[in-house]
Amino acid sequence: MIVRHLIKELLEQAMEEALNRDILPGGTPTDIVVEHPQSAEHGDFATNLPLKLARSLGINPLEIAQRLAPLVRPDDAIDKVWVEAPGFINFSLKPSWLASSVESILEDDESYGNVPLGKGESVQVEFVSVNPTGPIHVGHARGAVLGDALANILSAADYLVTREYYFNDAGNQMENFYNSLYVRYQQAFDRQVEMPEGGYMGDYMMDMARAIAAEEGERFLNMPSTQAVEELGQIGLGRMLKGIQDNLERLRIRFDVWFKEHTLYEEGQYEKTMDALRQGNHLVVRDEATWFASTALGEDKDNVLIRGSGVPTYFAADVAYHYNKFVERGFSRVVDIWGADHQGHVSRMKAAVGALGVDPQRLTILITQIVTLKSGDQVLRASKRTGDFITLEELLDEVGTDPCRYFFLARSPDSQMDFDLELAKKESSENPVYYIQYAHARIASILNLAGENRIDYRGGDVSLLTDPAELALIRRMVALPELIESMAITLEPHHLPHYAQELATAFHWFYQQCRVVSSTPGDEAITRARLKLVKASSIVLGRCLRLMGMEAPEKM
RNA sequence: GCGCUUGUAGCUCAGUUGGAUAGAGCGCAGCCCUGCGAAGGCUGAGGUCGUGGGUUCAAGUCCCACCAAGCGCACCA
Repeated sequence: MIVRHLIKELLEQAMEEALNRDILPGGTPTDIVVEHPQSAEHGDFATNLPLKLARSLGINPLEIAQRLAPLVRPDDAIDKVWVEAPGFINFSLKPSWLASSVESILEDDESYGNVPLGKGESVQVEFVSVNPTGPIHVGHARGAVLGDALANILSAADYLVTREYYFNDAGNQMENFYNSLYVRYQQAFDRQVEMPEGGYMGDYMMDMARAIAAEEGERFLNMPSTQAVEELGQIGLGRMLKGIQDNLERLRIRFDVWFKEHTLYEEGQYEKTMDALRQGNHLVVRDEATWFASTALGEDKDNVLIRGSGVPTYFAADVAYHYNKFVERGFSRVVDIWGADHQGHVSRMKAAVGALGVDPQRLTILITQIVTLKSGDQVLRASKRTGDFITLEELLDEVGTDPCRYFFLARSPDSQMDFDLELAKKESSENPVYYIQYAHARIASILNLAGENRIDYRGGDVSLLTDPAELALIRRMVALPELIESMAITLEPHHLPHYAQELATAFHWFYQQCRVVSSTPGDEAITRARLKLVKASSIVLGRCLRLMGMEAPEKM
């Protein structure tokens, strides 16, 4: 059980008793908030309940606290309950309970930290979803890392998670891509043809065209251009997707579903969606186009779903896609992760989902803010069109997967971030990534030593763990389930890297203070107890690293 | 012009539902290994939390205005 919940329960019971025994008058019920005090002298947990009640009860908060505190019933986990001005009730954890939690961690092993929050509810996390018209760049990587970590956390919180990548294989930009590729292909055979207006000018297009030319020969030169564009396009699309998959694989990200826009039309989902909107009176025809009447739903303006030409817009496809997510596939919740350039689409997408009869609360759209790439003082602009960008691949070559994941993950997606390549490279030898992994390697090395010395610590007595450094380490470890729960609720994985760092600090401090494998006669018992603690640390730290998608090295 | 996001230490950033002395890493000044990995530990300096109002017993956190930065505001995706 999460200790915070336990304390909340104890307080609820105390309140009830206070009411029943007329120790406190009845008042307006307030939510009981249990928090972690900043300072250790205020205990492990604290509540401001008396301060909140003071007004409605008309009693001095300190007085309320003093009446309430004695009613908190004793518990194995709780050491002391005391009152402090101006009206806090503080709780400290019992050292013996902390020590015994080491056994629970060992017992839970890999599953330590899991919380029964989602109860098997199905959640789809859709992320990256870059159109396969160009390579993945740094900005996409941020959303990729966020989505993946979020999916890991939701799984740990007992949700049934599907990771999904959506890509538009229909539409203008793909046509443009196909045409650009055809031109580059012809140019590879020294034909004098011009790139189309607004074509994809990046070097990768030339590289790909040359590679296809080398593999497939000149057969596309000798067929009608529409056929050549079509066939060449499919080859190009396949190659782009492969490249994206390879890149993501290097970032250690795998998707359960690669969803193609195309299938929405083939399987009638698009038609069904439009019918549903029509039946709900959400469609209007104006200037030959069909609009989503979102103004009626409180939006700033209406949006075109079907152009005058009869061709559906990107928005129409996206609405159909969300119809597919909620209605066809029945996900109970959906999390979309979009880049900052899509932020203006959030409210209309939610409006559209609502118009389809789905509670918009079931859709969460997370926006990752822009990543500005810098090299020293120089700002590097990212633009797929001109081909002037830093790709994910280049980033991984420069800084490696783990630092890349850590840097993106440690920052709240709401704040735009500077990613200085120079700095990231320079810090590679001396940054939090290595600090945390170093702790893990240290742990492994201690456990190895114990193995070499043939120390069997299974019978170790954890009640011997009483040193402040030992208890501080355990305090950090028992906080993991609560953290996972809160991250799963707020959908904010960026707390995890910070927790991992605190945990590593606690371990390093313990290591400094307490000799684990001791050859001094008489130390056998404490050695065994501490080895249990070390093993538990390995479980918790390893869990954190895996949730972040980082390696948990035995050696460095 | 309207909307979304951001503004916290020299730099990069944390700061859950308002709480009791505002935190971390890097950088800077020092100290600690003839025993498990010094890629480590400890101590110190460094802050008008963009500005000004307001709500509250209590505001970095909530509300309003302003300033600054980024991103949106297409029958593009």
